[in-house]
Amino acid sequence: MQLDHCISPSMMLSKKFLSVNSSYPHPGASEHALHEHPISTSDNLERSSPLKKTTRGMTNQSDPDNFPDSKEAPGDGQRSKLSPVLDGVSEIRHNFDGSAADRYLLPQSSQSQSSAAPTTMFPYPSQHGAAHPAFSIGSPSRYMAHHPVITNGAYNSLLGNSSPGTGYPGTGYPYTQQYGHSYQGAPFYQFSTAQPGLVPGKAQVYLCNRPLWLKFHRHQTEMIITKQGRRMFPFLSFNISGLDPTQHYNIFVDVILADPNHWRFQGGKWVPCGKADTNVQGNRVYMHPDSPNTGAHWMRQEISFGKMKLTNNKGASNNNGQMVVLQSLHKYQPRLHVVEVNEDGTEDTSQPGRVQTFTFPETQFIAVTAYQNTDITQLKIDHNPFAKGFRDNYDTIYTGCDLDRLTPSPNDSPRSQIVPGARYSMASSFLQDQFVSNYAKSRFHPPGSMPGPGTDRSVPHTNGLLSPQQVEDPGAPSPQRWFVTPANNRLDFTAASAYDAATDFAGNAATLLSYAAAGVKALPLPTAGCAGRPLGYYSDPTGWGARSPPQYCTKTGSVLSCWAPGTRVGSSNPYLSGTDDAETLAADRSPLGEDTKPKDLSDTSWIETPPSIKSMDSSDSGIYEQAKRRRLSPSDPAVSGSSSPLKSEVLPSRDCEKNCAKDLGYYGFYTHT
DNA sequence: GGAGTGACAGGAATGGGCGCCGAC
DNA sequence: GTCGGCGCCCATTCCTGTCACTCC
Repeated sequence: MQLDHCISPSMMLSKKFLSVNSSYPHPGASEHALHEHPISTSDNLERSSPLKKTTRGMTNQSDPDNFPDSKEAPGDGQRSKLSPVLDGVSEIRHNFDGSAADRYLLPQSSQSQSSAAPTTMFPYPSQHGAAHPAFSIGSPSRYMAHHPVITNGAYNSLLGNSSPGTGYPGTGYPYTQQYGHSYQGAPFYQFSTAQPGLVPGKAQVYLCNRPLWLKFHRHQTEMIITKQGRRMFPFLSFNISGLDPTQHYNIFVDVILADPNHWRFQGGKWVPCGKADTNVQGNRVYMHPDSPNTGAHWMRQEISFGKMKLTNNKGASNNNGQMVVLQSLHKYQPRLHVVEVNEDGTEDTSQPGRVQTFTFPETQFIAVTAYQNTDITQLKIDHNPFAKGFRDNYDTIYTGCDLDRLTPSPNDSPRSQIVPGARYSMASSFLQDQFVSNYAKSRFHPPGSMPGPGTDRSVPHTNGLLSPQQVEDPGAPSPQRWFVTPANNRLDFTAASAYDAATDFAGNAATLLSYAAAGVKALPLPTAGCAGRPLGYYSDPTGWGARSPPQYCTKTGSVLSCWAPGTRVGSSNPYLSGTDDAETLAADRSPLGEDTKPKDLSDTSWIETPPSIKSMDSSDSGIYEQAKRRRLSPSDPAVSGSSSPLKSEVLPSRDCEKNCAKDLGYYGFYTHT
């Protein structure tokens, strides 16, 4: 979805056009919306994952992967790049439903605001909104008040409202969500379209590792905050389009309170417990280290915030630009801001609509000093490469018993319930998923059909990330085989919405890609960037300026249909076909035409390959490594079991390709073809 | 009792030092 | 013989979750 309208600050301030319902997603409504969509409630992993796990309160499971970022952390100096002139500047605040919009295009007729909105909808359009009070603050935190939403300000007047139905005070918490499910939907659209005089926005933003975020979001994402600062995981990573390639922009993230509550983890769930402390001092803004930079720069690669750190040290903001000061047990909502600036980095307030804000509901999280939900802990361990040391032994732990176990068995030893690692006996499989989505095979292949234990498992996941040359010649050495290549990223939108089956893989791919961009500074290719839209980049060597057209989606009832100009509208869409059979999906998607075949990216004009690109091999080098730490009791069948079903779930190269295609297919949803 | 803190161990990335090899 | 490229080794640094302890 695109930015629909632009509202003058005065108008936004005076009209409080954000209705209660619009700015305050009704929990029930959002819940419904989420459940209505296969993504949120019918995750294949949760339904069929063989993983066993016990938690204090939840028993969901998930799986993809991610990796850290590479951008240099911004220093205070970078912050200083921002001129303190945004106050009063017309801003475009783009609200959007990240959960839905990225999956289907709401028919114009179905949206009250659609009458004024462009029909073109992108996964993550910018939000239309009033100026944030944050933007009236001087550098480095002039963009953000300590509690922008709660504190008084123009923004609050727009977003704030008292909604009896929401249960939240009228201070305005537009991002309030029920953890684990629910997204704001209509409110944002209404917000952006109901106002006359709004002008179309410019930018579209994609949350690159959204599947991973969703996985965490289902359990209510928790982010550790420490005195010295802790990186986010998943970290924020975006792809942006629609910017003026020659114009300069500052891009930064701020973190605001998502609701007015203080939260506590009780009985296995997060429950509100008192009021949030709104009087917290400290930096809430993280300026992307590349800021300011041209639109071309921002659009050509993934914009990662992997080095952003969260801390509860209120003094950290004074000397560390990487730090975002938060309070434990408070729920926060990160937001992405795109601010048009002059070439020298100063902002020009003479023109309206130079600030765009993007919010992704699934990135909401609760700050904690220690993980509360073991599901979150396990997800972190499973997906964060830095936590590799906490992953369990894939080969020895996994057992057939666990394979079919979706929920903790009464026979689970207390130990296994206490020790997170014991709950996920297939941690290593996640590692595989991280790179090749092997998990798909484990779920869709009958045990008997799986390759034998002796199969070389390295082939599949390697292939899944082969460079173009390697795709042709797997034997060819490549220090960059880590990268997801155009071939892998090629997308068939007709199957792109196979979220239920693909979300895991997509998450892996997205994570992988995100890490590529994060861990490898200036990842050379969009391939390595957000998997959300690689195809368009690759297919067109002319660069961002000739980006492929966006994908369009429509939703009829519960059926999602996505396509891109020039591509087939598919019957292979799992939603359309009503199947989540991975094989079918893969088969449907496998005959990707030459038109989607990647070209040699080395020629693309937008590619800037830094010499320091590191191989990501290291990331997958431990896929099958033996865990050194065990958390299973000796009596655990997982330990005694000699044969692991998963162990033999080796993906042949062919299968891998299918799965990869599947992953990519999902991401294709975000991409332009 | 719950939240916060710091030490700890494990994995991985990074960079410097060193040796080997081939070209000039 | 010199130089540059390359690969390997190792120390350092960073990041992670865990755990014991302290604080309120």
